[in-house]
Amino acid sequence: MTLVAELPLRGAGGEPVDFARTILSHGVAELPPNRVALESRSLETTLPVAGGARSVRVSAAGAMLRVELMRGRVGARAAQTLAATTAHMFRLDEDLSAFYALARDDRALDWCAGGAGRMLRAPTVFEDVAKTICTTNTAWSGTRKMTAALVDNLGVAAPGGRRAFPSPEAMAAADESFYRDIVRAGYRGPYLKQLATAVAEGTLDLEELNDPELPDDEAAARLLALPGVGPYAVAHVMLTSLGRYSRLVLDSWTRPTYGKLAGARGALKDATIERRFRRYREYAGLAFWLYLTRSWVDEGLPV
DNA sequence: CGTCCAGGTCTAC
DNA sequence: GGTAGACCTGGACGC
Repeated sequence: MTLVAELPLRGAGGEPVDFARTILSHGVAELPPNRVALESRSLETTLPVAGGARSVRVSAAGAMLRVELMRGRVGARAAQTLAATTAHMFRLDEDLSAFYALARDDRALDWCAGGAGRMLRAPTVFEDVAKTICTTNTAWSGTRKMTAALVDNLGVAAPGGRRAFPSPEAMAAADESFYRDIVRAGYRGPYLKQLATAVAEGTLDLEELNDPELPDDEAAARLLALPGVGPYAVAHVMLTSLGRYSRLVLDSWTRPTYGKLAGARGALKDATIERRFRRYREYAGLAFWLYLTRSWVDEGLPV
């Protein structure tokens, strides 16, 4: 395994980054082509490079984020691409120190300041939106099957045989029967194909949703206009992919999970839950998510 | 074997 | 603007 890059494991404000908490930051982070290996404390994934793809293992080595090539070779240019893509996925350009300043005053979330809250994102917004559509109105096993089928059948193969997430062009070129019979996406099939087609044709630019100049409300409106994307999916993409943390992800998992953790007797209204996180302002959705997922990573894991 | 529903969304009132 | 019903799929249940 050859070393591709080592990147400082720090946020843009110098704040710490908890590696394990980042690779397990949300469910979509562990969908193909990603593989989370918590026992070896690493994330394996397959990323596109010019003219192909490469599989890499990402791990924490002291204060650095280590990116290693699993198979094959890379030139300097592809190595640079892999390093940049990894840094993007780990959101190393993000400054979470303002959120940590708020969390330190909250006994329920003061633990976050140790480096939690960095949501692992896909190399593209397109990939995160497509995967999020695959989470709607289905069990998690269904989400896994749909995304695995997309990757296995349409993704570019890397040395070693693993595949990257398919390009919009590849997904646009697949016909309806592929989504129906191979992906088993059901009524989501047309949504996925329409999304991919619009991106491939250039009539839709999802990547510009990362533009910090674009207001949250505008990003939300554009997402909501996409086929198969409703209020849940908007909040989910904004939280996990766009670094826009104001909206709470309210769905059939988060609602009851919050109720249990908060010791509520019956079902709580969404507005009630939202009110309880209002003090976090633009970080309300992130605070809510971290409150729910605190138990996802054992706190005693060795560094 | 029928019903329900899972990290919802869309359409039609 | 708010709310029923339909909607693919495939496990988990109850009968």
